[in-house]
Amino acid sequence: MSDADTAAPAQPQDFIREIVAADVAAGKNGGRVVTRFPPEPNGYLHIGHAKAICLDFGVAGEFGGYCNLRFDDTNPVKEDVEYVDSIKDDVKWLGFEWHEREYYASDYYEQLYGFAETLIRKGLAYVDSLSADDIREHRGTLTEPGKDSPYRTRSVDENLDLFRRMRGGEFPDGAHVLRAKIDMRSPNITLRDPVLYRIRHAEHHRTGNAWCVYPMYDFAHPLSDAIEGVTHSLCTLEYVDHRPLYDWAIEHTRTEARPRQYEFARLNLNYTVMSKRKLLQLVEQKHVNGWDDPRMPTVSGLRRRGYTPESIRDFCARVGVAKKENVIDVGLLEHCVREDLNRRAPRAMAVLRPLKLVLTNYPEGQSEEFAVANHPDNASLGSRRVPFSREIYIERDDFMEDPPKKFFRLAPGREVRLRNAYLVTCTGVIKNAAGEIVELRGTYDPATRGGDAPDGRKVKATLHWVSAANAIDAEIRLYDRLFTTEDPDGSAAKTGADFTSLINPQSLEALKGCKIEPSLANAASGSRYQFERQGYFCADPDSSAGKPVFNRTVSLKDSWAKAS
RNA sequence: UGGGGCGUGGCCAAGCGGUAAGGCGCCGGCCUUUGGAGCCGGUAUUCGAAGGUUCGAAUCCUUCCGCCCCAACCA
Repeated sequence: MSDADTAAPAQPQDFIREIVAADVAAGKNGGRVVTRFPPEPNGYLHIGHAKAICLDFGVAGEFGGYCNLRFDDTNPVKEDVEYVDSIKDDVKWLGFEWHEREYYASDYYEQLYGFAETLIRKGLAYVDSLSADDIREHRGTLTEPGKDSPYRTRSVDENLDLFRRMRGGEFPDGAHVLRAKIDMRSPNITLRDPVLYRIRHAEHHRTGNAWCVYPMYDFAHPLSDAIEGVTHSLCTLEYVDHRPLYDWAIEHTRTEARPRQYEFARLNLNYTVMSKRKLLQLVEQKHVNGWDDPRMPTVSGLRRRGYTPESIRDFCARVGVAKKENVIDVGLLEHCVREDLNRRAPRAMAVLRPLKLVLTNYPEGQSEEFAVANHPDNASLGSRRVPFSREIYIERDDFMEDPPKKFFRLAPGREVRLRNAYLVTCTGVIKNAAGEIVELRGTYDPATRGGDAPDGRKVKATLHWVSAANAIDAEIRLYDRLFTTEDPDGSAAKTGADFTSLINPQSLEALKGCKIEPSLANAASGSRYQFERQGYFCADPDSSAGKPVFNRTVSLKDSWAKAS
């Protein structure tokens, strides 16, 4: 086998990595690779950001470069330190390190301001005193060219004077704006004299009241990249039209650094929404319990739900990087956690909807313990003691009085296995006055201790169970997709309804009085388990001493549920 | 009726002129003290459409069709 054969990349190749590899091979930027992840601190990170993070940090890492964490904090009225803190937590949790490379566009305000004056001196920027409405009107439309502002021909001196006075706080919000002088008739609307600076008498979360003029994204972003020596500035497709402006800003202010912008398609997931505006609305209108509600597609929501950073990174790798608009099936995300947790999560038993089974031939007052492996395929996860006694809880769904042909579980007269315990046979069904099943009677076969029948007899089902005398009560929260429709954005737009009307009323079902095995009594918040035959669960921070709360991350695949 | 991006199986996605990778899903089978996991096999005569170039086209050319983005002093 040649070296090339063994050097298969763990990370799939994509057009971005191809470009970077070619640049490195050609010796561009001295072979250096610097990327950046540039969130605006105006909301929490979501799974779409995770894709960008994996790309930005991934590419940098693979080529021996750096990825800067840069907060694009140029709009003080929308931003907040709460968001910068959460963003840092989330990036770290996802497993990425920016070391000391934590930057803020606001750190560059002075330099950026200087670049703006440079532009003015070159006659490439001017102060416009049109109102916002008038600017919009002068901009033209998609099919009609724009018109020059009457202020477009102001002299350099007048522009400089006005701009300095803007900075000095002489004017109210909206009185003037600094604009690039490019081309009001450009077919690319982005180039119709874009606004570079606006007046905002607002307190900034980092610079306080030091400034009252703030740069726009199209000005701050390319120049921040240049200042930091970024080589490859990766962003999403909606910025393709902005690339000429990105290049323009750098060409006319800086010449040393020459970052290039490349665009890829953002991640979309079905059965959820991804826009920050909509996620904010869900939080503010209390449709969910905060940004980290386990139903949210936010990184913090997925974390609380029980997703692992590994599974999210794996998901991002599998989804790929391309330029085609895409809608990824949330089933792939679920597959990724299942695969990860199947390998790592210790097993335990929990009964979600308990039904008592009394083993009439098991001596009253007697009890015993079984040593049970914590993982069927990984002995290094150890084992634990699980108590057993005369009365146990089984899952209500695991019993049917009149079972259909393909139902293999417990039924009157039928023998099944209690996992790691005994073979038991149902001998009686006890109902209340309303005819509802309230309890089962059965017998166990003492010769089958551990769950094996010495005579080789087979049973068609194995049930999970919890000893009634030792069971701990728990709350278990089951989650379903947040929306009833695959494309809440599109469906809502079509009918004119608000997307919140499509929220799945069953997206959260909190089960109280679940019975869990005693080893789970003090599960640490954030610890993950597979509850056998049911799914993966994660202890929620709402847990308190003796009152555990679990979130279902994802159910196990269930071919019986699918068939029935 | 302007400019830009994109069209490969249900969802993603390789492919870069030599005769359709892979993953998810789905369908079978084996195995199983989780109807889980694991293992094995199947799942596009065809690449938005139509022409053209070529011995040969998903890949090149032409035209057409469809979807998405852009008219914030948001990012």
